[in-house]
Amino acid sequence: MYVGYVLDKDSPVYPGPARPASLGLGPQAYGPPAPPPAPPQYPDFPSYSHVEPAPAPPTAWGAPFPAPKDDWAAAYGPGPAAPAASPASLAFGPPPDFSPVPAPPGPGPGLLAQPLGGPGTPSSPGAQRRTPYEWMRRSVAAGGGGVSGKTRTKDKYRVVYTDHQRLELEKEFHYSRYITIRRKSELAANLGLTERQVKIWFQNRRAKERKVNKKKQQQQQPPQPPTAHDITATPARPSLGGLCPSNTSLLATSSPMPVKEEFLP
DNA sequence: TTGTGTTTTACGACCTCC
DNA sequence: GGAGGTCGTAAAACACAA
Repeated sequence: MYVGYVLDKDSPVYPGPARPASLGLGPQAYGPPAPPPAPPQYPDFPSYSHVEPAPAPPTAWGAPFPAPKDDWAAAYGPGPAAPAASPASLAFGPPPDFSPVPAPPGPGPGLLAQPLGGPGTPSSPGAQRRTPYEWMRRSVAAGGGGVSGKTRTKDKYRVVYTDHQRLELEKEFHYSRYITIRRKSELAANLGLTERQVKIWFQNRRAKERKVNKKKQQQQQPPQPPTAHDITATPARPSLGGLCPSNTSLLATSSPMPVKEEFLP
């Protein structure tokens, strides 16, 4: 929500291509190539400050995140082992299948040139609203008894992603509406989420975007009976191999975001 | 505070593609 | 058959007005 709030704002939070060719999601790398002590790049997102936070706990992403849901059955308790994200994997170099987007003039390192965001530093409005790790406590507590996490079919309904997780997901989404398997794995590992969670997040995010676009369309046009054009806005079969026709419509509408070549028609 | 509306996770049903 | 897509929906989390 809050990340979306930032990204949905008219002001180009991510000027130019949302993502340089070199893929890295480090907050610092996002936006124009800014000299080191740059002003906050998220003016509307105060606590997602550019300023690097206090030293992170050594467990990087491990501790603050709930157990990957795939593991919930067993894990709610100690929480996940830190995602197997070696520094190397965190480096997040551009995957081989990841180059089509023309790099904006100049951005330096990839967006994830460094381990995802001051690990364990929930820098976001959420962090303002409550203590940085409160979301975690709440999530755990929500399990009633606070011992084991639960899924909807069990006891726990849902977790609330940290603002940083959402921000990184949003970045990825702005780069491409459809995430590749490879990127999904990387993102999941680096955000302490499961691939399933990442996949579902993208599904929900696309749904949200469709909803927003629909709303916009309705506002722009006087009430009219739905046309075939409206329907085509949603791809019947945007399979990974099918290269997402919706990307073209998205591009045609309002999205300034570059779309991977592999997704273009 | 509380009531209400919106947003965010998560799932199931169903479909298509490989 | 499995994976991933949309669509619809549930319910927690949240924002905000009264």
